[in-house]
Amino acid sequence: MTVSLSDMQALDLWRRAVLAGVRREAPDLSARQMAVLLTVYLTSPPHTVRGLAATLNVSKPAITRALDRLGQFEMVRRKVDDADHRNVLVQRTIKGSVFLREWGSIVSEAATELAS
Amino acid sequence: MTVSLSDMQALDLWRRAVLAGVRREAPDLSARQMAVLLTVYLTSPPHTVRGLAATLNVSKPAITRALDRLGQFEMVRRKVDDADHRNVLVQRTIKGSVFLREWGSIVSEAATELAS
DNA sequence: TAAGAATGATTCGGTTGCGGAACGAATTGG
DNA sequence: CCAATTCGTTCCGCAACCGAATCATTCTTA
Repeated sequence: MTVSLSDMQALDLWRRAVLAGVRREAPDLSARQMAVLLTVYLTSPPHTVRGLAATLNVSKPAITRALDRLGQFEMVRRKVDDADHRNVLVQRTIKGSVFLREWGSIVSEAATELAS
Repeated sequence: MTVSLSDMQALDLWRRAVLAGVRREAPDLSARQMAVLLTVYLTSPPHTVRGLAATLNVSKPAITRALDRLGQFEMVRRKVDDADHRNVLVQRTIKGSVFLREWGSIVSEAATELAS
């Protein structure tokens, strides 16, 4: 089944979800941090700093900083690659899964609230 | 017609849209700023600082700052209320409309790309 | 094994955002 | 009139973030 959304519905969906996010007392992530987190959890590993930088079209320091922040929240973990010690592999954590699960449910609830 | 989205689909939708937003060369707004912008454009006027603060569950200075920023981008305009000169009415602009129209189309395209 | 390339972390100066307190302007009520 | 209230803004100290340049470590290759 394909999901079809008019531009207006899409905007309203976005509004409801962002509003829910702003209101709630949760770690407040920047768009970049959110993009990193979602990419790590929703696309197939391995994820390296360099790879994420390329995917997001952003500098490596930006990724490093985002990982620092996400690491503080224990939403991701860094692991040096055994095969190539220069690489840092970004791994998922329980807290990260929980956070995204909640976020997914917020967004999908916002979708059901949409007027047609 | 009701829009139904599984949590997983919702997350993936969010990922695609956030990714598109991070990649593109556009003013990058914080979640709060985006929430203000969307509220002003998608809910019925009038919009005051106090009202927005209440809606977003955020302090008034926070709204003032968001309006300053959105004003720099000319996505929103301030107008003192003729009836009560203490009030500031937040008004829409062409640039704001264009920006949100584009964003709506990004999100709705992300929705159509969703695997079922 | 020595030189060079690749990778991620760190530092630097500057910008932006935050919460909270205090403020000035406008309105209302006694 | 004048005090009290309402509304938005400004100020303050602080934390996070930015891009650019540089650094340390590790791998590759000649």
